[in-house]
Amino acid sequence: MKYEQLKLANQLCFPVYAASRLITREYQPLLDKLEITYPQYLVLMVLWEKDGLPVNDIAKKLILNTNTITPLLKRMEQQGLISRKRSEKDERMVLVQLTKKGKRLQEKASKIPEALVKRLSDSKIKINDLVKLKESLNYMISFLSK
Amino acid sequence: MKYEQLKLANQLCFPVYAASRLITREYQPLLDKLEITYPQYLVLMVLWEKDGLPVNDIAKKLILNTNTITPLLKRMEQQGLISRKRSEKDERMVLVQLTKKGKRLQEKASKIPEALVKRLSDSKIKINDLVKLKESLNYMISFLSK
DNA sequence: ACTGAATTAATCGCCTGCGATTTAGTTTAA
DNA sequence: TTAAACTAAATCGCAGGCGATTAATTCAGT
Repeated sequence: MKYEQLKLANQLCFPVYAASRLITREYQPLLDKLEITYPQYLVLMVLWEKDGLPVNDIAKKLILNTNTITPLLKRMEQQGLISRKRSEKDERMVLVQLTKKGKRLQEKASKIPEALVKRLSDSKIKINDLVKLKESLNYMISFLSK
Repeated sequence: MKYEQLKLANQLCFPVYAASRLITREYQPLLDKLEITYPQYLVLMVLWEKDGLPVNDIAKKLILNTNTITPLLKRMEQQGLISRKRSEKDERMVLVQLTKKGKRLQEKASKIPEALVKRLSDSKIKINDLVKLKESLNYMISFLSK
């Protein structure tokens, strides 16, 4: 194994870790207006796409464990964004539904990605590089999440 | 979908967030043997490179706030990995030093990047793509961390 | 029909991660 | 020289994130 490749692991893993936190920081002021956090925003995005999903489906889409997602959903329920109820067909499952408030947030949220893209494009990273970045990460994710 | 842009921005942001967590999960079993966590490993890496740094320098290198790093360092002190003492030149600063135990871990840790790279190369992502990924992320980080 | 395996959420305990604030020490400028 | 501005670290409170375990329900094979 070449030394260069060894360095690469650290040079790659830390940037992913740092970039993740920095991106969340960029989202925060925008999400503050909706009084939600980034993980909560992700849950809403999943539900805006397809409402009424069981906890497990949401967890899988976000690659989170139930011990993260359960309290997260409880907080969202507390804020009146979603409702949770046991499935009648299979009582093991808890189905998550958007409330009116949760649905209404979608319109406000629709302006967030635009602001984010504008901010990132100020960085002069080429769109093409962002697309490649995305592809590489998704490839890595599909491998690591098995 | 009515709000198509809600999907688009997250095609990039979510993968970074997910990849970060998946990478940490990959590290975990390796770090467990050293009885440290990923953020603790990062602190050690900084100190192995240059020992005796003030808290702030470590925080800046890792792009973390003092309210994250202070308790993290306290836990590491508790485990006997580092020592903390006030600088005599400037009593505002706390200098962080590796203990013998902290220094000794470096050798064991040296095998970690190798294992990670091996794992990542199993994913058949080309080394060249990883290099590009790294470069894009670093560019983004340098922009966002200003 | 019955039992053991599998599935789904929830719970517990711990470690980040961060906004907001506080405390202590140092610098600066009137 | 001394009060205000600045800097470094710590503190507080809350929201993730996850390993390990538990409780409830369903499934599958006999």
